[in-house]
Amino acid sequence: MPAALRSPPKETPSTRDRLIRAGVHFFQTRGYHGTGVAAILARAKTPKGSFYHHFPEGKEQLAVASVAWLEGEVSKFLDGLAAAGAGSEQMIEGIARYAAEGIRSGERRRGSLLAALAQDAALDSPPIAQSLQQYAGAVRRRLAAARNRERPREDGAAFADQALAMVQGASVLARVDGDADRTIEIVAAWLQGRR
Amino acid sequence: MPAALRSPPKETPSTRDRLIRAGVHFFQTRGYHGTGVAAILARAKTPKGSFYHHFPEGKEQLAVASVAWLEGEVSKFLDGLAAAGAGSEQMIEGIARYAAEGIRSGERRRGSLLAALAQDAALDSPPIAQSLQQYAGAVRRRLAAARNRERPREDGAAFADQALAMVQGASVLARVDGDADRTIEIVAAWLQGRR
DNA sequence: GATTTACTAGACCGATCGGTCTAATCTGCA
DNA sequence: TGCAGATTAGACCGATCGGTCTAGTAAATC
Repeated sequence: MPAALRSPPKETPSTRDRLIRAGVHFFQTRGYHGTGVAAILARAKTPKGSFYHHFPEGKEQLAVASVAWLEGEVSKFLDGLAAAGAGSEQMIEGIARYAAEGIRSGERRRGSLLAALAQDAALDSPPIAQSLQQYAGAVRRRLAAARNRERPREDGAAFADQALAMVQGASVLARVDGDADRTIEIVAAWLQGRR
Repeated sequence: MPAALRSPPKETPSTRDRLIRAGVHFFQTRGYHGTGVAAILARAKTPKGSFYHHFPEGKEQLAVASVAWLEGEVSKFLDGLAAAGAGSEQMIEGIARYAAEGIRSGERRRGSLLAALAQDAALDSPPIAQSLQQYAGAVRRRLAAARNRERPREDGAAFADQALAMVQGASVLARVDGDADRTIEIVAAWLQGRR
């Protein structure tokens, strides 16, 4: 009997988690095809056997898990903000900061996982495409809900679309310019212009 | 004496051009690392020897040339619009349509070349990074100039940044949703909201 | 303490990667 | 026509790709 069924959702914390974090890092930084399994293993300090034990379907499965993991993180983050009474604009600023994070941490510059995988993996891999849709949907829903709460007469969904697009686009431009702070600047200017 | 120097900028039209167009297509569609040289050759109907004759530095050089080529196309397009008296908003709509083009042409869905290469090549390749900066700069300059002409009291550069970010982000979301028209919709809604 | 199952470990594999190289062919000029 | 350089053609190369497989270790259950 497989352990996953026998014991409750204990979900081994260590190895699998390290692999996912390494996956998120590299997929954000160099895209799907630009990331080799070897690099992931090196960063996660894990031999190949463990990787294919936890992700029998290989790299594609890790990508899906990485998106799902990030979706969970961002969702928790947004829900926390909402619970603290933050408005839709603060949520967007939060996301922009989240997207720009890490530039001063000594890590190499990362980009948006959504943008990266949408560009170079979604077309070939239905599972990845679906996980991206779900991720985008989760963020959009939360933004739209917050917006509708504030301004019931406006179209919260359209606002969420624009906001998400703005963050993605700003993060692309930030990468082009090699300056992660531009993500925040551009998004802030956009919010400013709406008032 | 090399032909490129002997004859005036004759610039062999056929093979080199086919390679660049194939490069643009694939880099837009599957990113840099997702695109194999073999696929480019097949699409351009060109053997390897010709490819490495025209691009001795290989795939990276082709990517740079592809960005430069697209920069030229988009610049001509925008200059044409400007000459015809189009305003900054029409220019953006034009770019959005340009970015969304091709979905009904039977071709597989493309994304933004800028976003794709920024995500999965710019970090490893300074030449590509530089060509992307130049491309983004060329578009930004034209948008900002047009905007400044219309509304001298506003910050045309900030407008251009937002516009470019919006188009890039909208094209990413369009890819996630598998619906190229969303690019146009989101950008249009953004313009609408500014009025 | 024995057995069973989860997990780690890494040698190994064929396929494909980007790139090189030599030879053939085409093309324009004398 | 003959020659020189531009271009085409594709066999070939080592490196790396993602993935498989067998063996060994750790840990939970009886």
